[in-house]
Amino acid sequence: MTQPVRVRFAPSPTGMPHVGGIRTVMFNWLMARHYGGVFILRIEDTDVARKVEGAVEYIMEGLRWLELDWDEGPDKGGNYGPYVQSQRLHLYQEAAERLVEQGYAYRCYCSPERLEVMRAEQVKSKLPPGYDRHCRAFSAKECAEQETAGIKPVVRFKMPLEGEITHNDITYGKVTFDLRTLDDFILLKSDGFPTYHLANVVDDHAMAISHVIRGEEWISSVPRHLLIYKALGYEPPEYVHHPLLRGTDHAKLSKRHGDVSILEFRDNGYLPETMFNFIGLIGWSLDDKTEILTRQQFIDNFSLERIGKTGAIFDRKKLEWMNGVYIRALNPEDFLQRSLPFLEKGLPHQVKRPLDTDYLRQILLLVQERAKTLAEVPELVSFFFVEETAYPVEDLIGKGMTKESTVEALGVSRQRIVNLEKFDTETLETALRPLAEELGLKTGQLFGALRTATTGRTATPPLFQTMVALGKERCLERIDHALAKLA
RNA sequence: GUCCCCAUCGUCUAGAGGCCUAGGACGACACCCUUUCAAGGUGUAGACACGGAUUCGAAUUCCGUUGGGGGCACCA
Repeated sequence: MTQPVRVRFAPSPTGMPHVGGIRTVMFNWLMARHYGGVFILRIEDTDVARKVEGAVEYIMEGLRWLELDWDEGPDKGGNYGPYVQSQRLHLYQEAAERLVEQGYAYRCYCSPERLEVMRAEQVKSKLPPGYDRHCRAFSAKECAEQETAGIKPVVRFKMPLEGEITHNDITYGKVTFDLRTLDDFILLKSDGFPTYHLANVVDDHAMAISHVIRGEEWISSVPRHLLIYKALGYEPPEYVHHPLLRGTDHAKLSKRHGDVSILEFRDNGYLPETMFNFIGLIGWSLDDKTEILTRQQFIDNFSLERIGKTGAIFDRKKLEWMNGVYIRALNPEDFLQRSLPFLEKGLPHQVKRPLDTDYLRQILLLVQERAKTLAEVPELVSFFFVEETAYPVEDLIGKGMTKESTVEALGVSRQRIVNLEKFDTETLETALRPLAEELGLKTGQLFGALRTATTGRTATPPLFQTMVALGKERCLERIDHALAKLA
């Protein structure tokens, strides 16, 4: 690497930060951190119509959540600012002006209506769509006429009529384009705002970007960008494209694929370390077996050359598994702290707030290894807080059991429990395990009935630990309730 | 339609001519552990899209076919 690494993420503030974009960020961020370079956040708000209020904040929030920190950006400043394109309009206008003067670009007065008609005809006669260069050869006089008619022109790039251009991509290798297939695209819109193509080139040069790492959807724009660089007399950066993230239908991942915003994953109880690990492993791998990597391992081992070239589907099942891995690895206190917001929100309203963290500390131990997301923690523990009496009676009567044998089992168990001096797992164990044999039941049958009676559920953490956490009184009450239910 | 890209188990991937009777992970299934659910353990099924060519030898190179994706806006 001869020049300092300076990379950027340049989103347009048109919505929520989604996982595809985050993956682009990760490649850029990792590149910067691996080489000790600079990671820049730049806002490309050149489309006034599509701009969404608050989008910049959401993007930043997503990046901060994943600890993908930037060294220069709108909120941070830096020596190459401002980092918001709408604040740099004069730069693009000057560049466009220069290109027109030097004959690399021209003003176009075609109306949107004319362009639409033109396109419709091209489609009808099965011609490749593209601007027909109507205004390309206008004389100064013709231009002046249009101007006096009050028409606001756009500036178009004067595409060479023939020749080819080759781009050497780090992930895709040599890609060659025939210039005859490219049209005179717009550099500057009639409202004075630049298009992506112009703004992107002007800023990447001005901000001394060394590597442009972006999605594959941009690869066919490379010749345009290269040509602008050439016309402007600038040296282009290294372009690196990565394959797209897809939905299960194999199409480019987008909003219609459901929860796709990184903030939604956060709200659905995924850990940031899971998302970092998981997204980092789509289209990039360390070796043939490592699945769980720390942030530092990603940084240490990152290399552009290991970016694959095939599109990848976002596999939610594997994500869920990985989140479980990270949840289990949390120390109990951390698990408590991270679960708390979900519990505050997800536990029934009748549960007293603020929540009793000491009690939580005790019961969370029982569910930590059972949770795949933090969002399911409230459901996992709710029976510790509310009496769940609505369960079906059949749940009390286990395999090979009858109503009578269940009533007996529960009745005798109740007796034994009442007489218990202490109420801990060992005591319960010694009191209840032998009881199964006495009653001629399998332990599973006895414990199953007790489980449903005390929790209202058929799947819970280990019975005795659960009962201890519930406390003797509540266990007895619930057994009584079950008995009443059976009567 | 046209240009560009891609092509290994259902999914994420390892593989850069012999190490491949193709490895790992998720998922699926079975069994073990076990009071249920998890977790854990063991195992099973499961892929080089197809056709040519190059080579002593091809998942790996080349060509074609097919399939998929992306671009072709006064959107990024």
